[in-house]
Amino acid sequence: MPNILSPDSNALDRGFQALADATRRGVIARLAQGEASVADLAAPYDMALPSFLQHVRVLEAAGLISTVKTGRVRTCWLEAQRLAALDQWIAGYEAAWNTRLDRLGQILETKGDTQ
Amino acid sequence: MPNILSPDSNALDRGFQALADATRRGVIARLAQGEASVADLAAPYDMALPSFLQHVRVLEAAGLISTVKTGRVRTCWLEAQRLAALDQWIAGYEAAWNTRLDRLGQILETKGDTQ
DNA sequence: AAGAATGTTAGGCATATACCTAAGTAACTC
DNA sequence: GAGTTACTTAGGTATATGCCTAACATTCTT
Repeated sequence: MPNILSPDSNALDRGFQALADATRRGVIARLAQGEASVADLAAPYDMALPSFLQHVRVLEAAGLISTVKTGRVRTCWLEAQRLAALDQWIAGYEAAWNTRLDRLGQILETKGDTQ
Repeated sequence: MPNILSPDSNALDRGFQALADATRRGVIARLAQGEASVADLAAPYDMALPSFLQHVRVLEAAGLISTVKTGRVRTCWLEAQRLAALDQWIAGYEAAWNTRLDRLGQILETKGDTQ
């Protein structure tokens, strides 16, 4: 039973997939500074707007950003908790591995003492 | 000039792309427990071995794992530092966003004081 | 040496991704 | 109300991804 704290496999798929593109990472970097319109976000990129919009949609489908359209402008902002969920997935295995290395370190140290 | 500590864009592309698949995340989870052969890693999956091997190669190309073939067995292990690099990319923007929120919180608080 | 175990290569198929241009639609601005 | 702005939809192309089967190579076991 997946919930907001432990994303299901599809959420991780979409989240990491969304981060696997420089344009989309750029958007995230920009939104970390504060909300922005689609046009603002698109400005730095030499890309047709429909192509850019697709990136915005991928980010939104992944839950990494949210958007609202007001008048003719669509405003976008970061959903940091989803970013945090991805972060935590990675950190969990990093931690497991480091714990293993620590334990290995201890074993080697102990053996060293007895030599 | 990209280096091992600050992965270039392609490294991030490949890294996050590699994590965007449940099978590959499963491999990472398994390798966090310790090294394993390709056959060991493949065992839980209902997938033809060549298909599975491709996942192993994607992980290796992303630098998330390393492998060595000894006799007829290819042994795989986790490269935690690459995992850490991805972790840190995310954590950086999460932090930027949270700092912003903190500042916003302070502003709201300050305004509250003067009301 | 024969057979089993462990990959690996080659080739093919279906779907997804990343881009494009052209042609809308809706909301401001004058 | 005519033009401009800010998206949006539709449709198309090229490449990448994830899977498969069949066949091959190498190494270990007996």
